[in-house]
Amino acid sequence: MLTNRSPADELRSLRDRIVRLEEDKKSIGDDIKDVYAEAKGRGYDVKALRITVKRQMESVSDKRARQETEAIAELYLASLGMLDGTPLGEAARKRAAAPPPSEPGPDGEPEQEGDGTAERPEPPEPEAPPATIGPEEIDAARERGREDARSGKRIVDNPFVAGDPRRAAWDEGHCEAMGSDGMDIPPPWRRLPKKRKGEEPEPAEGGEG
Amino acid sequence: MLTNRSPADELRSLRDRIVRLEEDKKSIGDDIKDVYAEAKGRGYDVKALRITVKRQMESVSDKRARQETEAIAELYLASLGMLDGTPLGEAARKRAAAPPPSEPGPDGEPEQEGDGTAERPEPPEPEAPPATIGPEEIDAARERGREDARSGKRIVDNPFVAGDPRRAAWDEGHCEAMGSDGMDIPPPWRRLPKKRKGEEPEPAEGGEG
Amino acid sequence: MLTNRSPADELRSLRDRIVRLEEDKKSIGDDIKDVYAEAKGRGYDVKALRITVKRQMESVSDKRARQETEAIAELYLASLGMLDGTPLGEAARKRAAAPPPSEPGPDGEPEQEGDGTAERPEPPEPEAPPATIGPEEIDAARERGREDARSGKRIVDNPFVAGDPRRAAWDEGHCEAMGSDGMDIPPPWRRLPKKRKGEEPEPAEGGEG
Amino acid sequence: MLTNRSPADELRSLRDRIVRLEEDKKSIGDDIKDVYAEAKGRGYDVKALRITVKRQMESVSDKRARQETEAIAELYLASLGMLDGTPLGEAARKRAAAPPPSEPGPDGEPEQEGDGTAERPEPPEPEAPPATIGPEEIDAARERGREDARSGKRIVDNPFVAGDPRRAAWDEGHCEAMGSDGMDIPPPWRRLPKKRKGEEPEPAEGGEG
DNA sequence: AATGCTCCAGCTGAGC
DNA sequence: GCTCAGCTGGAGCATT
Repeated sequence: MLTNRSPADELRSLRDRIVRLEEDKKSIGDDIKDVYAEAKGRGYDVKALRITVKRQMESVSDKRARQETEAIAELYLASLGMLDGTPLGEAARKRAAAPPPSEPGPDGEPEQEGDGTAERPEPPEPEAPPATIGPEEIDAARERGREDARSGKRIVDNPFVAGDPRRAAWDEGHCEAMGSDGMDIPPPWRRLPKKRKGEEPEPAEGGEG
Repeated sequence: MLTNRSPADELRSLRDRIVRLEEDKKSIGDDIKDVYAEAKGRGYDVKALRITVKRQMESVSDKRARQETEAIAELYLASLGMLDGTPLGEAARKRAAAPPPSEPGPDGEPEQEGDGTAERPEPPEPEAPPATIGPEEIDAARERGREDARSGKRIVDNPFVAGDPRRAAWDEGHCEAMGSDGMDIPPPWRRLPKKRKGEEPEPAEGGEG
Repeated sequence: MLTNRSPADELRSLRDRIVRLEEDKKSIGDDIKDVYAEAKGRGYDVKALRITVKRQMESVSDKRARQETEAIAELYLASLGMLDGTPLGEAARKRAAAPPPSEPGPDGEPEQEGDGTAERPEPPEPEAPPATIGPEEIDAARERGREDARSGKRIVDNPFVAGDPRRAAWDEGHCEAMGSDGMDIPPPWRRLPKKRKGEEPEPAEGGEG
Repeated sequence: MLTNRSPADELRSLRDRIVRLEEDKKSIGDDIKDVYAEAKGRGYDVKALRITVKRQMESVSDKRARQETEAIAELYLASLGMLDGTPLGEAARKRAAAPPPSEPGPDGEPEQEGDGTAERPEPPEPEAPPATIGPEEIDAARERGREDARSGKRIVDNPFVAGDPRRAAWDEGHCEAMGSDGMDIPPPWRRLPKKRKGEEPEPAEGGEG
């Protein structure tokens, strides 16, 4: 009889199957370690490489959840004045400009940044930078962000271009004002209810020509 | 005699001291959990709140290390075409434009983005967006990034403004070309040797007041 | 108005409360580390000390669950011939001798080892050890354990005294036979369904004074 | 040229190799999970099964280290009165009876319990249990352990047989006295300096067949 | 509400 | 001696 005929045999079989699998797993783990060591030896930053691996292995729902969390965290950091000179990313900026997307995109036409550009009746006319930018200009930009927020200007219309250190300060001011306007928490600060999970990892590699 | 007179007593004392401390620690852990639960109940995103807490508790060296890793990871992601529409942050852009900063700024004049702006003889004259931006325009922007990189244009001179979806694609093309130029790994892709550690956490809260 | 009047203020307050608590928690963690370091410096084994701390902090239900798991693990190890010369502990021996206790003791009269002693009509008359005990004697003891199990002898009646290396071998033989008797898993090999939890940690220190 | 000719290609290759390996590793992890689930479905205790797997995968040095830690922990627990009715195991008993073994056994004749039995001029003549064993008898046994320790009796000569609840109490008294004798920590309470490591996992399965 | 999984930090051991 | 990587244990999160 081929099946395990007694619990003692069965237990031994279970143990041995697991032990074998664990050995295989450990072997692969060692291989991974080797690849990282090789990368390190060639001058790559292992920590950054790990990030690319993790991103590559994300499912689409994982990616969406991560991006949403990052966007909210940026809004929180901005309102707390903790941006450290890094302006809001586009995802956070768009989230702040509108209520959180009700759904990932009803008809498969989600997140088209082109819309935002198209809607603007006229480009915000970026500011010409002054001769020098010091702490006073930074603070002025933050204050101006507060005022612009109160006057209804949207956060996507930050007047300072990428690369201008005042851009982050204006964002901070705007987000702070956004969180101070009313008694209730702004909708972009809330997480969307839930997402289904279990999707398979990224099928295709995005952007590879 | 007041001191522990025997190993048995001493052992009991050690055990009890640790048990007491562990109980205190657990109590505080429960308090923390309560605060997060309260935050969640009020509608905040707990994961994002955790990020603000972690940032606030970072020491300056922690922050520097994190920012460096993030910058390198963005360069890697860009060269792999994994930016997902998010352009390079300023830190990554500046890192890519120049060899990694030799030191945190020898004379207290670090990281002044104004320099970059001042050096530019003329602003890159941002592109006027076409009527619609579709996949073809994105691919064209990526290809243009490659060409611009080969023609010596620096990555800080991305011609597309923040908010334009072609901005990320141009970055990807530029970074891909940067990694394809020579046989050797580009200096911005390498981690700086080391940093001293053990500094105290952020003393003052940035940007408040 | 004393309450947080805006989400921005509230968010800052939440962050700061958590940061403060985290700092306290870290401080206590450092104290604990110091005590362990002190213990190590005085010659104690830190790992063993950790075990005493963990035991001391167990709730009664934790302890019961741990002891049950350990007992079952010993039975598994015995049936697999992995005892390494360590005989079954009393808990495992009693578990193997009877179906798992239906309940922790309905009328507060649990786990009385005296019963076992009282039931035995006559003590098992410990074996006089031979002049030398070698591998043959060990194997003989294991085989005898198998036979004794098949002839209905209970595992609490191991004929070899504590300290005799054949004691573990007899246990192994007995457990192996117990697991080979029928097609079904022996009741002592199963975990009890469930236990209520949430009880407070050990109130009094057992056996002191 | 077949080798990676540019850092960008090389980086992509490294990432993909790791991703592939991680997928394999995850797949095996899922298989392991399945086996445990199967075991659980058949009535086995998963936690106990995990212990058998871990034991099976231990190298000999791992096993030695674990046994030493367990022995020391038992001595600590005994001296603190935390044995909970479980007498010392043989390893702890032998460790307490003699200074820690200077080496794993110089001539390949280590740890032979038979020696201990052979050395004893006369067996300790196990105690005949009284009619009933209650808390008073337990306390008396503990006190007797203290006295026996002070009168030079060794811990391997516990007068109570396995299965007698007074056996653990006597051990506790003896260990407590051992830790109270002098100002210095008893040698069995100390961990041995170090062991060489890197040995391969258990080559053969002990006791099978 | 309880359980199982995943992630993360803290600790341990090696290596320059 | 200090740094660093591996790892174990615990905590958080999602799920049923």
